[in-house]
Amino acid sequence: MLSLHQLTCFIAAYEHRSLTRAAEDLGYAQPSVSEQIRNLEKSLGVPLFRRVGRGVVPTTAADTFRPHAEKVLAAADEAQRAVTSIKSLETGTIRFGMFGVARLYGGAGLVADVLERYPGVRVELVGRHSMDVQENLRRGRLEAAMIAVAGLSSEGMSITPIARDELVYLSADPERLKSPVTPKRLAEAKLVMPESTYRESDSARIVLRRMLHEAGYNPVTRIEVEDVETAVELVGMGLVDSVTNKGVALQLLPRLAPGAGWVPLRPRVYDTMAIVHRAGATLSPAAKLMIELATQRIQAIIEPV
Amino acid sequence: MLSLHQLTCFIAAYEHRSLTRAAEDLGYAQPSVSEQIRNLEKSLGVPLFRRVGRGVVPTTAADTFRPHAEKVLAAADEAQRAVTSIKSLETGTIRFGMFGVARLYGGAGLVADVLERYPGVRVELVGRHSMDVQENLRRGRLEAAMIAVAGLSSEGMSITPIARDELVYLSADPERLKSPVTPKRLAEAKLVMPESTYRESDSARIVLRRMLHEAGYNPVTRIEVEDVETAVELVGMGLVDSVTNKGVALQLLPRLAPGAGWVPLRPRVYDTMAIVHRAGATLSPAAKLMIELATQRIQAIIEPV
DNA sequence: TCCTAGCCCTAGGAATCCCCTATCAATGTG
DNA sequence: CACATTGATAGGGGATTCCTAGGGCTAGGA
Repeated sequence: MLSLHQLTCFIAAYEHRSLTRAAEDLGYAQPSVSEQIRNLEKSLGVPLFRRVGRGVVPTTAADTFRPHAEKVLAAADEAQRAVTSIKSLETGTIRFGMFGVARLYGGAGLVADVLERYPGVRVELVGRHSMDVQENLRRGRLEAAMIAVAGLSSEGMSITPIARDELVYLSADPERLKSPVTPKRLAEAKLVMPESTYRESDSARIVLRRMLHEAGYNPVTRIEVEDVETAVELVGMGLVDSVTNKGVALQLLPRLAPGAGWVPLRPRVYDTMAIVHRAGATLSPAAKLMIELATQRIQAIIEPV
Repeated sequence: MLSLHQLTCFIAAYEHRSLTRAAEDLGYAQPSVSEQIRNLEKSLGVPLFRRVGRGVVPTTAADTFRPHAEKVLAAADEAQRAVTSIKSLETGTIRFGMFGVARLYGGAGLVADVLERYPGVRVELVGRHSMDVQENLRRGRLEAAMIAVAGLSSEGMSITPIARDELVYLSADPERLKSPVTPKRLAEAKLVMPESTYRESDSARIVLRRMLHEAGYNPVTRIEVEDVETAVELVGMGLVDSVTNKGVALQLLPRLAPGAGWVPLRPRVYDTMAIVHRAGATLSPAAKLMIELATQRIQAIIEPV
């Protein structure tokens, strides 16, 4: 069986034209190098050196083998270097889970932060939705993530809340923005809600549903759309109202629905953002970095907890 | 310490996303692969897989490591392939020792023979003179050679005579070619002799000197030149006579000294060509091939045994 | 909610490998 | 011809590698 160690010994012996000096060079005893060379010759089926009185002389087989051996060792060296550099975040890929609208909370800025500190890395922000991310976490495809945690099954997971995002009522009708929206009004409103794919497990919807239930109402949604942007645009057209995270409202209303505004709910309702990873896992430096930066970003935009 | 075996296990585990299946694939028990991966992770200082319930999931470190690992394995494979191909003479260098004037005995044809049968190989015919070659043999830089063996110290060497080349007298004077040349005439002749650098150890000169000594004469050489060609040209000019191998005479006289001819000596004197290599050495396929082909060539031109 | 199957880990023992020291044989040198 | 140098060999200690057996955890289904 070919081994890197044999190649190292071979190269040293080839260069020194002496097993004794090769052994000195490598810090071994001479018989050890001798044995490695012998094993190498056996595994290749070709003699590599002619043992000749004083020293050894490479055969033509050794001549042709040498550049290949050096290439193998160089590649091995490079492989190690590549990995140890990833350890210090000089290169490699940082993969971090985030819910979909996190981009509105500075996802791009987060990537910029990472690239500023570690220009060599690749960054992947994974996940279209918190549920999506949660699934990836559970399967181990993601090491850590920042997601909205309402409705999240916490078993086996370490959940660290870092911020809370208030849910607010969006409308293009100034009349409906004069006072906080009660459950009664909410239940009667024509609403557009985003994240239609995840309607049952969407974190914002869960807390909203909970709030309505406590007041004795059932949520009724007129329109389901996939994108928050689409929902906000619809609000801007005055066709429907919506409920969404305050952070989202602040970001999108001016751009997509200039005439519309928002008002709190009564009682106020909050969605919780948290750092989540498998319980008991030791986090990689990359994950720790992302957690730190994402936390900073989020807490700068929405209300810390 | 990094090892190829670890890399093999890593690649299998990475591809199967399972240590168990990797082990099956490689024909090992699962704990063995597990251990290899663990050692690899330890030696790299980075976890490569997250052990997650069902199966394993590569970390980003593993993602970056994988292409490098594959490169190392590919290079190792290529190295082995290169050597096994030289074993079967598909490639590599064949180095063979020959005395200088062997080119007149079909050195070029010999190379052509080799290339015809093994188009991929490099061929080196080494040696300006038999003594030169003998030295290279002794130092182990040559594995085998075909040389003229008079004066060759045989200790530690295996010598297999394959042909004998008669020494003949060369002259441009027809008078001197009428009868075989006796030692007396030889001692009185004005002679040009080639191989001036090796004058003491040249095989032809040694047998000639021996023959003269037995008849009670001492050899006297008027002119020393390096090349046989030069010597023959001088003969062609009628300035001096010479003694050389019959094979050489047959080759060169028509071309370089059209008016000159040759005549045997009396008694006849022979130089011996032999295959020489270190005693007890096992010859490589390349060396065996060269011995076979060179023997055929020589025996087709000069007298076998 | 519990059970089962799948998968990885640990434990412990046998075989092998690796490296050492000590010594021998061969070779080149003064 | 004695001496020094070099590679090969022998033998032993320690590490590595492989195996089997068994335990724990997870995923998925009854």
